[in-house]
Amino acid sequence: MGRAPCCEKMGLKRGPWTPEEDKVLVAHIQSFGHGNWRALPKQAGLLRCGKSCRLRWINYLRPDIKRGNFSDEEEQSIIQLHQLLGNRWSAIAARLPGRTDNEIKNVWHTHLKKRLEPSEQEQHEQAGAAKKRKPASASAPRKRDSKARKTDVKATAEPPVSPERSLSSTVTDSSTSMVSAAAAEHGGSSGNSAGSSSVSVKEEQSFTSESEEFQIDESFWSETLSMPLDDIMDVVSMEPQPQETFGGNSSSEGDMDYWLRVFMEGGGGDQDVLDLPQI
DNA sequence: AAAGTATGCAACCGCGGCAAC
DNA sequence: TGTTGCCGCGGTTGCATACTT
Repeated sequence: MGRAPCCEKMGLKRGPWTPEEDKVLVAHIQSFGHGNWRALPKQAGLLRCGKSCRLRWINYLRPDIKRGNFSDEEEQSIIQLHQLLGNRWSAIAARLPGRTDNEIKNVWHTHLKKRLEPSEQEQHEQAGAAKKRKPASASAPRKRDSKARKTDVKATAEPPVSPERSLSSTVTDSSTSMVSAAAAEHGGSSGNSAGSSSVSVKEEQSFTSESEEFQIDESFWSETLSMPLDDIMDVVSMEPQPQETFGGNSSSEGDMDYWLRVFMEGGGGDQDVLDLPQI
């Protein structure tokens, strides 16, 4: 509801961007910023929809984009972050300066995913997954033509529930309470302060019963962005031990301890999730 | 050398979230 | 309180190139 049409396609150009278009877009954004993506193409004189402009800028034209191959460190970070965050490419990208979610997504699907052991994927598959965004169509392609594409070949090699999706959900089920606590500890300084505050409220409300303890609010992930990478890595690599991981010095230390305890006692140390493969 | 296949990347599509009205 | 409009995200697709037969 209330969603604007993807873009009024009438008269708008699609497909690859030309250098001229790039130039125009960059010049316009450098001059006027991109306060309103929808209005930007018109203002800049581009026959593109706002979405396309935004995508082009974010994924390609932004001055702080780091091009080129991913370093081993970056790849390992992606793998670890993916273990923790699942297919939250934007969240992962936020931890890798100069890298875009689209790029990371591509790298994952073309390189990193293949490194996972098949057995590992099976574990993740068995973990079962409830898709968050579109539960009813979690594993079903939204659209797909009948012709056998190469991606179809890839897809058939994968379980009906993709490993990362399962993994994502598993992580969500078992470890998010811990991460959430950590994220909350960091004050939710993701820049989306309104979202952060609402998250904490939501979480307090949603955890009113034992059965709901692990129903982490979707918006939690936005807070994860505010979490230093080191902390995330701590969480990822954490063995069931020291609670000082959260280094409590805030007023919510008690809550931290509580959620950590809940996590630990609830089998949250589920090694399926937190024991990362040695890369 | 040509045809077929696989791979990688850029871009598109459609949805959910959220603020403004 | 419901509706509208925009932004951002994740999944998917299209296409160029590399590789294999």
